[in-house]
Amino acid sequence: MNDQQINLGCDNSTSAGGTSSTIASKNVVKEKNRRKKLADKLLALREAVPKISKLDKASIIKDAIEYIQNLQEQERRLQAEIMELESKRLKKDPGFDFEQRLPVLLRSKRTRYDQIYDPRVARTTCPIQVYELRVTSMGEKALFVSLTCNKTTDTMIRVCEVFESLKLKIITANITALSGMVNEEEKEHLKIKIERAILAMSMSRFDYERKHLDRADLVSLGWAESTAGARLDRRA
Amino acid sequence: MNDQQINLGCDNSTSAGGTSSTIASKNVVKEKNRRKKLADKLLALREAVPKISKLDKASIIKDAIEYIQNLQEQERRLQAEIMELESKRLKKDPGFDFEQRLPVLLRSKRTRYDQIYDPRVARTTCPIQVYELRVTSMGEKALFVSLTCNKTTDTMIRVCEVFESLKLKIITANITALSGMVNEEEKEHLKIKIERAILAMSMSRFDYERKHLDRADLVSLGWAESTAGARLDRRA
DNA sequence: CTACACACGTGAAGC
DNA sequence: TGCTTCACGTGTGTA
Repeated sequence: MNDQQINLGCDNSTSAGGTSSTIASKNVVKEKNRRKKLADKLLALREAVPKISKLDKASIIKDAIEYIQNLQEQERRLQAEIMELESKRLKKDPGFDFEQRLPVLLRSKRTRYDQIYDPRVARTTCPIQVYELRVTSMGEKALFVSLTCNKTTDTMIRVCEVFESLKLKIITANITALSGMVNEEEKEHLKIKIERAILAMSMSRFDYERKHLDRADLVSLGWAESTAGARLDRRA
Repeated sequence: MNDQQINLGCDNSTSAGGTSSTIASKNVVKEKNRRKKLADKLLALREAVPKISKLDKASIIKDAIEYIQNLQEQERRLQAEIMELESKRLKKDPGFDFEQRLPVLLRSKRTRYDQIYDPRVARTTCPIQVYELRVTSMGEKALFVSLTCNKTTDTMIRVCEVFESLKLKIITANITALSGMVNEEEKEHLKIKIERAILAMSMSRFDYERKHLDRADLVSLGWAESTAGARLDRRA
């Protein structure tokens, strides 16, 4: 972090070896270091800007400003283009779009993280409808949060902001987007069947007792059924 | 050598040592203007950068550098995303391409899916300890199964076998492995805080009413905290 | 020689 | 109180 360019060794104390000169010399070297540091910063700024008109001190800052404005403008253009492309994709096949958009959702989550600290990002997003919220403590140092809601824009961001405000680190965040739903008269029946089957599988092989959860690795498995398109299912 | 700036002003009005009255004052005001201009540039730079940590002179440049680097990185990501979106748009087959766009972490999930149908997988595995099992019906055609258990070998396989026996197709399956755990005395407190924060965020922006879940896209978000390794955490 | 840009040492102002 | 940051006037070098 700190680039400590200590300009020691300048034992030029031979001149004016008075009383106040020692104090002044300390201030002198401090100021010199400060100027050096600022000059280095400015040099780094010049290095970060590809287009440099002049090596002038003021020109460096001017070019940096123009470059920043260009980058901001281009960022807006690119995001608009992405929005347009995504909306085009959505219109093509609205039934299957959710799986195609899953990677996009994950990727845009990363990019939009950078925008969090950008105050100019408009928060005029749709409200989030929370259908289910579950917070489970796993052992001593981990929490598992399962949140099911409708997918609007910046849903991940807004949720992550909540966690960030709580000083919690995110280990992994899995997003699953669903569109197809199970049949109405089957769903309650399926719930019971799945619960029974899993528990039977689990309990038939060992005594169902909770052991020390602290050292154990945990697996959280999300799963859903749909007739729309099960592309991960090789039985299709 | 060029001491004209001091000694040239012999034709000065006031004596004042006769050295530097007119010419030196011109230089003084020039230098002052130069400093003013540079300070204004730096002020404009600070205005162009959204995130400002301190109003410090050096901090302005430092923040500008970081901001520029963030913008450059984000520009690269956005362009990559556009490239992918356009290439996907050219392909008219949206069936299987989405797996190529998955992150590596998610793609490895697919390889494990391939192992499901590998009959050579040994069945001499440790028993699965189910810590939590939850089956939720979402709308008409989808179920959401959340299973938390210890991670042994072939856990995914055995769970998927259960679903296979029930003639259910898997849309997506997310695995999250945790090792670090939260502190014992904090976990209950954190549960309440997270629940409150998320609900507050959600309810402050809309009336908390359940609408038609069938057409809505759903997002399931898994999240956990750990001090061991926060790979997705950019604040590290 | 002018013009310009920079670094220097120093005093002042704000925590 | 000391410490930091800043602006000032000035000397020096370069185009």
